[in-house]
Amino acid sequence: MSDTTLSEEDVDPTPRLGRKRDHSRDPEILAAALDILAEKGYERMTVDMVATRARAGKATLYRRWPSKAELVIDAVACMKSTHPADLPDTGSLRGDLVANIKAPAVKDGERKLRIMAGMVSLMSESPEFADAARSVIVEPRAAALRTLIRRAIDRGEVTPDVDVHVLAQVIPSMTAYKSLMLGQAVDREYIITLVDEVLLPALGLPAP
Amino acid sequence: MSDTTLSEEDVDPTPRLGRKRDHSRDPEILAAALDILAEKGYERMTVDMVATRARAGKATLYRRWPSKAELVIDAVACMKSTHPADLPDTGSLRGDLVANIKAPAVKDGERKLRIMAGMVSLMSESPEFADAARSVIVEPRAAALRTLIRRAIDRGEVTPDVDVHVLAQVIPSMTAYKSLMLGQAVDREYIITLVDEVLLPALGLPAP
DNA sequence: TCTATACGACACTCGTCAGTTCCGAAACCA
DNA sequence: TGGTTTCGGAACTGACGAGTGTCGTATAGA
Repeated sequence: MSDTTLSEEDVDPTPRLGRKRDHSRDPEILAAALDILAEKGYERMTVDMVATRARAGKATLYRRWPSKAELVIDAVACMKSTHPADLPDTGSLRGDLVANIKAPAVKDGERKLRIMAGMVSLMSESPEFADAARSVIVEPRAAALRTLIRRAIDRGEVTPDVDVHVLAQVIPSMTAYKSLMLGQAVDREYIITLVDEVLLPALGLPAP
Repeated sequence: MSDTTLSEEDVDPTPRLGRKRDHSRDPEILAAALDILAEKGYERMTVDMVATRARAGKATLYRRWPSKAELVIDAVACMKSTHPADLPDTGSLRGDLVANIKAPAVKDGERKLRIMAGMVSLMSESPEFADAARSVIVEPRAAALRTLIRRAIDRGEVTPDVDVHVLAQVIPSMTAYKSLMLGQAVDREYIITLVDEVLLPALGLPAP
């Protein structure tokens, strides 16, 4: 799904004529779309805004994506998902959780939350938007936290009785709540509070 | 703020002439606005939809509220807030938390979440929408949970060391996350899971 | 009864935005 | 070099929605 923009080329039998499409512009356009989506929301974002921010013509966008909806879905689907394999391994769960909070990751997380916010009302009506957002923004983060907790269980640090699936949602849901519902910034310090006051105690570990 | 619709009458010095405005229609119109807001979101909701659903003319709406934005803000502000004083008191925190999950309250909570969802992208740009939504939907629920936890502390059931403010957000944020981000229904059973697997353990109480 | 207003219903204006088309310039290929 | 396509830019079309005005009817006070 992430190579939608290339698929027609692969299938196309005719070795096209004339000037070639400059696919190096795709990422800039998609990034511009995500920027505007994050700051305005889907409905208040206009295709003209995206074209202007990407320093492209609107016709260029419509030559590549058939509609605003497809452009946004592609932009979300092509987002680099959060660090697939570079999970920390410090030997303790708290160490892993804290090491997982890097300054750029927090800023990046806040941006992804804003992008989600811009799509929330659409997601309940359109499964395509919902799937794109969930598989790229929501799921990777939850998967990372599940892995860290499972490692702690394997290590014997945490009892296997805990509900990994639910507890892995504590940090993502509470940061989303603070940012979207309360309108407050989520910083490193707040996430550490969540780790020490909520997640670790809920796992039966003592707060430091 | 909730009596915005009446204020001009109070101040108006002239004892108006002609047919009187039928204020008994206000609640129906505001309820229709909330319904459409919940199912479509602010941007996709049209004033015509609200008028039609309320079986009213569009002019009637504009005679009462100067704009779509003010209509929605008033609709949200006039929502009945969740049970102000009828908090349960069963003697144990778990008993209180479980007793607090009544079937209508869960359904009502889901609707309020949908209403929030319809305004999330606006809230970051317009403090008026944000304040209305937070003071009526978000804050009362958090306040109720803070009260239940503080009672448990006073009772000696829970240590006073806990971060009441943060822990009172566990249930609201995780139900909002499940509903809005994951697109899954929130039922009584799930809330009990949150109580037993997250909140009570985080407060240092044993899961039953 | 007379006048003024509210009512629902509908037509209307006006701005905005998705999507299309055209332009001159540039780039690719035969 | 000439035909074909892309580019950014801008004008254009068509639909839709916020807000207004009008019409016939209903209801209030004078």
